Amino acid sequence: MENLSTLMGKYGEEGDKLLFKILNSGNYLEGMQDQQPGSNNNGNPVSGIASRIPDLTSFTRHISEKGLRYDLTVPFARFVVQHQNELVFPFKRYQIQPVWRADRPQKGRYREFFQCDVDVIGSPSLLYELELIQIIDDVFSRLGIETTTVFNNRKILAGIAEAIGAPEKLTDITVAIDKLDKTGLEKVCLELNERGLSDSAIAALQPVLLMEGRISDKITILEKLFQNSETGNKGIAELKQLLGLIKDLSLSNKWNFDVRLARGLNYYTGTIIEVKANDVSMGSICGGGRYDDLTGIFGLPGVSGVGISFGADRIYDVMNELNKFPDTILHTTKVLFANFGTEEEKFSLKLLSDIRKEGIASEIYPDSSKLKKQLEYASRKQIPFVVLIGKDEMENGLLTVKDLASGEQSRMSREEFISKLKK
RNA sequence: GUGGUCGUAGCUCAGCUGGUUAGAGCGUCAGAUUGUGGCUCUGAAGGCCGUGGGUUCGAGUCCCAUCUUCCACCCCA
Repeated sequence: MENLSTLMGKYGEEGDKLLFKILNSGNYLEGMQDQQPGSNNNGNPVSGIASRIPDLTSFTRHISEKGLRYDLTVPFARFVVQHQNELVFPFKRYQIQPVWRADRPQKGRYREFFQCDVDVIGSPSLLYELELIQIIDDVFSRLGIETTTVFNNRKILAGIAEAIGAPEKLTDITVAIDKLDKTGLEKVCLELNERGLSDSAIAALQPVLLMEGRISDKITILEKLFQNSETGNKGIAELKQLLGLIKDLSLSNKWNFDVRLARGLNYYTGTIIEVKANDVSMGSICGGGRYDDLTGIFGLPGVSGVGISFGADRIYDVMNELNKFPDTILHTTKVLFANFGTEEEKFSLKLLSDIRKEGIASEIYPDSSKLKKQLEYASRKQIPFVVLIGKDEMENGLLTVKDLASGEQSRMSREEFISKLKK
């Protein structure tokens, strides 16, 4: 949970709408009855409780001051500022926690989901971008998911807007060109027009929209475009440096540079990264980028950070779809002690505790149900051994051990059984 | 936020242009087998047909509202 003031305005226009707001505690409507009936933002009269409030925006602010975290990066920046005197910079941290978005759930989209964040704050060095890229590659290699990582740089996007004479239209341009592979060139140009971009600016944008092929070719086109754009050239320089570093890594997953990658979170200022799983229709399963001045908003200017976030739930969905979870994940218990009654239970519990001390996962059936039922339980849970201890076994001290895979049953001493399990 | 969609047994679903007692498979429970799982057979339990209203002699079925599910867009993990 965070103060809404911490969260608002950090995620773009859409982001604010997607924040879950929490109602204040206590009698937050106190004093409201004296308010005059009013109107909403459009000047239309409003009724009900809202009519007692001068305007709805201030009403919302009045009843809700806290919200659920939308991501882990912004609260992290807040944390870094609050603890700036105790931290050693560059400060690294990872964090795995749920975040919430007030969105309509659908495939691969949840109202509550876990993010796994890795961030380094306090250095502008591109070496950290490189390390994060290595982490991404390592994580997905180990999980057995084939991915494609796409990079871009916000400075390049800003440079494009600058170069075509519409620097204030940066967001509109990025949102539109992001749709290029979905809707096609014509519709994108139409949308740009609707968003108030001049015909000449759209014409100047054409080479970027039509960009294809090798990275070096793309860079050449951009360099030509950026002749008078300082920001754009800085972006190109960063990109080149990063690409130079990546080339020596020999990553096992695919990667590419794509000017169409936009990313809506508006705190990004440099490198932006997005990872998608190949052969699965799912949104991005990991994303991130560099934010030069996120801490500045909270009172610590001039500190650059870079971070990525893995979407745990989507990664789970992808692994499920691709059958990447090993079957052995279901094999938990090695030994089940059948339960024949109170006396036998006591006897078994001692043994159970001894076997657990040997590091062998084991359990006892919770009540003295029919043996048929207990064996069925073991069978369905794929427990390999069931130990049967009844009157006979208690008297002669030997255990009856049933091997569920073969169905064979034999008597052995406690020590024999343990060494059998440890093989 | 916009558009669409779904809701019937624990689960997956069938139920025709409204018509008597709402079905199947799986699962659960009991038995065949009183200390022996998987396979088989026999039987049983289990339903305010999402909720509220309406039309009708009669509603799981038609109409309205509402909630929920899932999907697409927007956007994103």
